[in-house]
Amino acid sequence: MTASETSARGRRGPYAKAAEKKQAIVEAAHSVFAARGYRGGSLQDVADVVGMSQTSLLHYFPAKSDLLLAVLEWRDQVSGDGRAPVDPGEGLIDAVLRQTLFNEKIPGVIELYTVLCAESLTQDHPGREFFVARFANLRRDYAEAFEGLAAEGRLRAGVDPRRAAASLIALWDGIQTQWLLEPESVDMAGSLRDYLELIVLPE
Amino acid sequence: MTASETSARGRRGPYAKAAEKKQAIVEAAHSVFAARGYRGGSLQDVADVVGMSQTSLLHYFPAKSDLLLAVLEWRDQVSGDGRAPVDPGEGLIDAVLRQTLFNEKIPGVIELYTVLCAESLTQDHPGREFFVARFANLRRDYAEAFEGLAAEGRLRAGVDPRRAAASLIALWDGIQTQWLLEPESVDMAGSLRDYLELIVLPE
DNA sequence: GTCTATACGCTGATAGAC
DNA sequence: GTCTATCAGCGTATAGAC
Repeated sequence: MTASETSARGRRGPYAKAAEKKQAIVEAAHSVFAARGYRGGSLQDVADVVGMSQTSLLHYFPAKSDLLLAVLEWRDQVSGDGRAPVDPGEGLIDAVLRQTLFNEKIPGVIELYTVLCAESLTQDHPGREFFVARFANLRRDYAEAFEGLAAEGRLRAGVDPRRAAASLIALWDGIQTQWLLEPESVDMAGSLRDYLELIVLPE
Repeated sequence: MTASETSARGRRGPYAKAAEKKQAIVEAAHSVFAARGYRGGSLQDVADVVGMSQTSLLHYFPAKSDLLLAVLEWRDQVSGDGRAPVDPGEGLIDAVLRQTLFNEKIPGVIELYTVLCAESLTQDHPGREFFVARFANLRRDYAEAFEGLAAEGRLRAGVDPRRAAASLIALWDGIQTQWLLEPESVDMAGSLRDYLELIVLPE
């Protein structure tokens, strides 16, 4: 549900039903793309989950790539892209660990990002720009968080905030991949906590 | 070129030409799968690169999945799976950084692993077992390396060798993904060096 | 808005001539 | 070993009735 569809008139407007239908399609596509990837999941698969014909689906999203972008944007809007939204008064470490423990309960969401992110590296993939922008935003946000800690004297000497931001995101993504392949062999929260406690000094 | 094809008679045997052809196919498939993924790259694409018909290609590899496994195994045999083979007398950090700098010169190889690894998370992907085993082996090898350092008193107090092994691999994979999307914004060697120098104490 | 029908290309794979 | 011919199936997308 995008802002333009629910603005002004509110959720009771004449387009409410269309918006609901679009939302159902996006959620179905989310599960299909997570399980099979963008190239591996077909519009028919999505239509089957929603319970409508493949051509009706194209009435809402003229092309498959439009559906992919809708899925990616919806995911970011709903859950802050699965990364830690730092609550007021909460430390960075606590926020990251809280998000990690939450993520372990929704493997489908992690799988969607992991699969589509790597797939977006391939030729002519419609999600590439999205992931480039996503990483740039994440690096900027965490770099700012580390700079804030540095200002309080809580960043270990010699740690570069920007490189640490890229490293934290990389570690997070990489450990999720290993976890998806073999959950019992990987301690996601443990790896992230170890890293953060190495570079962030206690209050 | 597998051991069974070149054993006993050596590379001059009656199967030498077939082996060369298979090798050419594998290399072509490597570039196609790296650029388009396993599902996105077709046998026709591979055949075009080799310069033969798609059906002739199937004479050497009866199914597309066989070709994928051949690509993955060849890559591991040739380059030690792109990870640091520690030379005698060389430290772990030096080995990792040397491999990283080398990898920057062969982005196609990095792309192959990154794309296929995440794609292998999807349903019915023939590469899944390979990547599960690969990660298990890598975690074991690096855990042993860290245990060796710990025995020398060169592992920072409180660092768990097994978790550090998973973290190092995760950081490595994750930073490669960011680097493939936006090379100029990421310092792969810097991130890895920072991490290793945090947990490994100088000699 | 939803459907059926369909266009049209590409897919991996098989059969069989040479 | 390499090819042509061909298969059955699936892919996205379009046209148009209702």
